[in-house]
Amino acid sequence: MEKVLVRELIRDSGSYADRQVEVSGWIRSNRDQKAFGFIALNDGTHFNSIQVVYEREFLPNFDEVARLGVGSAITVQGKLVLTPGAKQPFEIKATAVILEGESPADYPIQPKRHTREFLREVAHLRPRTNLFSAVFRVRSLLSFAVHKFFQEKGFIYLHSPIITANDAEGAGELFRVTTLDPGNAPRSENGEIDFSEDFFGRKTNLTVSGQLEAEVFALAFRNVYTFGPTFRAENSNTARHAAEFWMIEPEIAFADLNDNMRLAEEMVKYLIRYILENAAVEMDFFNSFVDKGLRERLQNIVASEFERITYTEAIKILEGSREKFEYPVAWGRDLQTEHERYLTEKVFKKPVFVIDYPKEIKAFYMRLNEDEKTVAAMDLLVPGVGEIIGGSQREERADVLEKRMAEFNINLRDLWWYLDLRKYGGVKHAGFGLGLERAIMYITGVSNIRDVIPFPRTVGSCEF
RNA sequence: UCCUCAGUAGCUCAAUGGCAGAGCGGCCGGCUGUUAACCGGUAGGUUGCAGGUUCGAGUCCUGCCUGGGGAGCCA
Repeated sequence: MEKVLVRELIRDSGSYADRQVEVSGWIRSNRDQKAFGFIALNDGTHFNSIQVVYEREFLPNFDEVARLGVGSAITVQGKLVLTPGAKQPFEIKATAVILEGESPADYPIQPKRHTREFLREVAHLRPRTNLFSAVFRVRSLLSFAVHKFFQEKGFIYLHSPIITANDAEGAGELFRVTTLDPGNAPRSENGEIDFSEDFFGRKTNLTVSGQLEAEVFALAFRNVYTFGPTFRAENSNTARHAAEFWMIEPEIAFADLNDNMRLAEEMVKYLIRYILENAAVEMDFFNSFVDKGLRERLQNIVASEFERITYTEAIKILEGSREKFEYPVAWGRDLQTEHERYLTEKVFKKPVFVIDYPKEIKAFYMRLNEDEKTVAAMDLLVPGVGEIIGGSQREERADVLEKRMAEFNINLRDLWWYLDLRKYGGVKHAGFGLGLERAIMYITGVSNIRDVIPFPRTVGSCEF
């Protein structure tokens, strides 16, 4: 008998019609009557489950099968029958049902609505629910689409290091990496822990960004991207932050901020289009049960020209609006979430690049503009979420960069290799960072980052 | 870290300071085509933890724990 995946049956049910097949999977629901019953079977290869019909007349173990609970694993042999007019397009009339692994009555996932909070507590079982089946399918597809986009453009994929000694970027609190015994660490004369005795002979931490290393590769391969895990030890408990998350960081050489924005806009549209086309069933689910306006909003983004305004223009718009903001608007202050959302949702009603921020509120590596007050930074704001991408043209002039590092109290010696990039064949270059989880949240409408990461790591929580 | 809300059966939730309840799920039974099936019956509780007020606390007070939402910071 032919072993088949549910995905193949759903995509090509016509050619399987009236044939004997064998499928294996987990029971989503089981309803029995006196002489027959129905099982919704999901084998993980497709978002949808298929219906298995079993009849007392043909199954010697009918009573045993009728008692099988949700979550049980079974193998079904039987004939695929098309059922036009019924709720499901086809079903399998079972001639044999073999129990692979039982699931007792205390199985926590029931065929009913559970809260997200409860499902997080059973993160090892939640992939078997509709919502998380859809989320993690999209996460997988989106990851592939990221590679597809950049590889088609000839970008080199760089594995930036996960353990690093960089702590100069100021992107957030660091996770220390050490093999020293915390209770008995070697100490120097002044009583501080002596990291020269540590595994790497110096202080090291988990990376907060692969950007600096990406710049190294951009100045060798021209166009590169990183795509990997990053870590922030911030004590922030929100629906949008995790201690471990994935970032996509392209870096392009012989390119300025405009090239950077063009790349970001093209990438965002590509990723959304890819998911709309390749995860249509999952997107139907999100559009129906998670966020009713989702598909329309995404389609609008794909079709729209992203707006581009300067920070200074943004401040003028905000100052001229009659909206009451909780936080004051003034040139030199960073834009708050409420300001960003007002700009993208109320004023422009589409994605907006805000560029040329005051140098004081942005990172040291961003290129100083001619006015010497602003830097060539860009944030992409989108309706519904706010900031989704942050990037900049990098400072390629060694003297300006050194001056900026001094202003930020960054030790030149720690980043000697970063400065070398400006000394030897330095060219203008730019890049940006996109949080994978933020992108998944935006595309699926799922509003908590803990629900788009398989096993989320947040403050005080590292189960599984 | 700050503000705020919540914690009662396996799950989702009720219960005016006065007998601890329902739906779903489980179990038992019924039903000849179900779709989160339906109908009948049944079991299931240290009300997050520790104190306090009261004749009496799920309910009021204090502290702690856990979780949600918001803010800051950011991706």
